[in-house]
Amino acid sequence: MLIAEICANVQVKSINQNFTYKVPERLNFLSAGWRVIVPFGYRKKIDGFVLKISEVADDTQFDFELKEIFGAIDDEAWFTPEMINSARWLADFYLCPLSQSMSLFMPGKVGKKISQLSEKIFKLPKNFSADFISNLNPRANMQAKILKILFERKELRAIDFDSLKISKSVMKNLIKSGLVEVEMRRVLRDSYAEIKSLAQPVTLTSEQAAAIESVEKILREKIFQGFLLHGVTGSGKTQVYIELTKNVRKLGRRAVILVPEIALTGQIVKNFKAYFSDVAVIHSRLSVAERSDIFHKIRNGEVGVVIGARSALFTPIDNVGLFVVDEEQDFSYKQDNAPFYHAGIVAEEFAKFHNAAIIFGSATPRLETFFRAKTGELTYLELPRRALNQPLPEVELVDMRQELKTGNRNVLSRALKNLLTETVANHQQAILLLNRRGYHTFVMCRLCGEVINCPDCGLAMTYHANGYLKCHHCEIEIPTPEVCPNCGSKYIKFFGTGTQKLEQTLNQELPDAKILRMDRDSTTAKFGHRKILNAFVRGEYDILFGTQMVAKGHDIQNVTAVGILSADASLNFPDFRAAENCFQLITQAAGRAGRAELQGKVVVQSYNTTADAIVFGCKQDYLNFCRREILNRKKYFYPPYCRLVKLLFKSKVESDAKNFAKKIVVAFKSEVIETSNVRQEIFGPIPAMIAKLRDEFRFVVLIKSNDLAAVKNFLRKHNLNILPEVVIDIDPTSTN
DNA sequence: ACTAAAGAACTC
DNA sequence: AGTTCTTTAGTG
Repeated sequence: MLIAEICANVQVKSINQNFTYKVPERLNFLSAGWRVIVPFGYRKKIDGFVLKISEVADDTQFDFELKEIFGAIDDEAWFTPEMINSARWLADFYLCPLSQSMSLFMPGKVGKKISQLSEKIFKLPKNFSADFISNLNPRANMQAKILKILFERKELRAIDFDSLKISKSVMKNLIKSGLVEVEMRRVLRDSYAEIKSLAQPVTLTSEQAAAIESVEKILREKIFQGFLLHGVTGSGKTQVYIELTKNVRKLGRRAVILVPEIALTGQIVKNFKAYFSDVAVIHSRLSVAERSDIFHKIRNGEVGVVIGARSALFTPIDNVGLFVVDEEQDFSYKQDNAPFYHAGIVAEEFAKFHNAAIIFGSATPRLETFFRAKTGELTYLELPRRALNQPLPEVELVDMRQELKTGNRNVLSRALKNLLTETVANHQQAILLLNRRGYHTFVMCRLCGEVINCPDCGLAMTYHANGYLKCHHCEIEIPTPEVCPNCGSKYIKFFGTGTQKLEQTLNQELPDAKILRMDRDSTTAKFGHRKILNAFVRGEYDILFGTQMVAKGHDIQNVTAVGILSADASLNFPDFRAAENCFQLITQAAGRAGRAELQGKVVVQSYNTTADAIVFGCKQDYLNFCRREILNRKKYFYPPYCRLVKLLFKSKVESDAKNFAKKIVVAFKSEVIETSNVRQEIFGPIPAMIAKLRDEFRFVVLIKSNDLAAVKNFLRKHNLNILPEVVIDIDPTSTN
């Protein structure tokens, strides 16, 4: 008899095991990768994934009674063996249930047959002539109507029926009498079909050529190797990806190109479509149907290049020779819900499976990535010049304390206002970035720039609704001061201005400029981003402003001015990555200015004018920033000198969560730290940044370690991976 | 001694 | 998750 090992697709952490079912005779075609419906528990039907089919003599070897698989969901195996292996690795690495990692490879909801691959097309037969209609029974009005429509339109689809008031049963009769023919046609929905562009002839710089050659060598050998492509904005990284993709296609292999988020797919898709006809685009906002169509194309080998956000990793693609992680510093590569995977890490592992090359591209790589390149773990490739040899934009740092002292209380400094006025007058465009990170959560003196920091640990204190300031590391609580403890000024306030208020100010100060806002509210629609950007690119607006998302990789030729408001807001975020995030923000935003032949100008407004992140950010001096910041990381034992594992303990009863967390900390100290000679530390429990959510208290424990395997063993031993009240985040992006 | 409620265990 | 089995608390 045949039995199947099945991963039960119930999204419950505590079920961390596979189940065995009998395969009935009628389903003997099943193999690993099929999705099936199985009985589970007390008369429940769930869907499951077949992991393995095997033959056994009888079921006496089992000490439980085997149930039978009810049926198959799709018409073919959904998961390829490679997908199953990848999911297994991911579940093991991120300590999540297999069902959760396998679900990453699924386009939609459980239990439903995924794709409607083809649809009925209704047509007139070849020998049809118009007088057939007059030969109809005179009472057959509806039939006549349909035939007339068909005569005009040549063909009809079932989705047109409603709008044309066509009844299904009338159509059925027409088919029965042979007056209408049905043809099955595959429907492939492709939102990006309309994007077409022509390849422009390019001359590669010597650095580009050298980088390409270095990777090509690995591509030919078909071995795994990671690269860091470190190129300033505008240095032509995309062209390097394209040349390498050409190469890998010539070798008969495929390429997977990851971009941080959908806002960025448009540009790169356009670039790639100019060179490749078999590009598929994947991101999380595709409909289930669109995505499953793309999966089918990929499975059939019709796709040579997959471009997309995180989720583009989880397709049935095989024989991949090249992975690209573009803008690798972008933190949207980290999924912010379980299983908290980082697309860069996953891509690198998949590259190992495929014996492929992987390229991490960035103008300002993550410190960790840069460190790996410097230690030789990744091959370092540099593009130090802009491809068209434009100079980098000129950056002016405005000290907002001085602005206030000299009588300007506006959120716009005089320098920025002048820049904007000038830009609009010259019919050029500007981008304004409102830094919202850490918004309203810390308190600062507008006169002297003093930030209220924790007296114990020095991290910025966080404002709470009860009027108190709290340190999230030490649990110290103080009342919010009325005047600045440093200079006594009363200009002490929660920091920042909202997008709406900024919009008002801009309208007041620059009444002639056409202003466009881009933030979460205005971009929720499927192509909201693109619509907004397109309007801006077409020149319908003078100034585009918004939060982080305006800073990311849009290549808009006419933008010559960039303003960053409150550049130091992210600096005061209580996190070890605060400086890096601040630096990234300034350099990324500045990189938006002056990409074509026009010289760019940037104004950075900040209350803090001496921090490394601000100073080096304004100079666009990545190397020196890294040199300084890496010392901090070493001193305080943070990545890249250790790996982080963040544990979140939740409970409706505050003391339960806290006490359990304390118990785990004690156990970790005695079971792991004291038995190892590798440096490892554990901190907490401390109240989480969001200390209470939906009636649950939340506490964070942070582990710093250079022995991730030992940490994971410990977590498994204490069942932290299957307890619903514990959330494990490997390599978290923040520590709270 | 019995019942109700809370907690733990199990799902092939 | 949803159900059942097990333990504990509550009652006169």
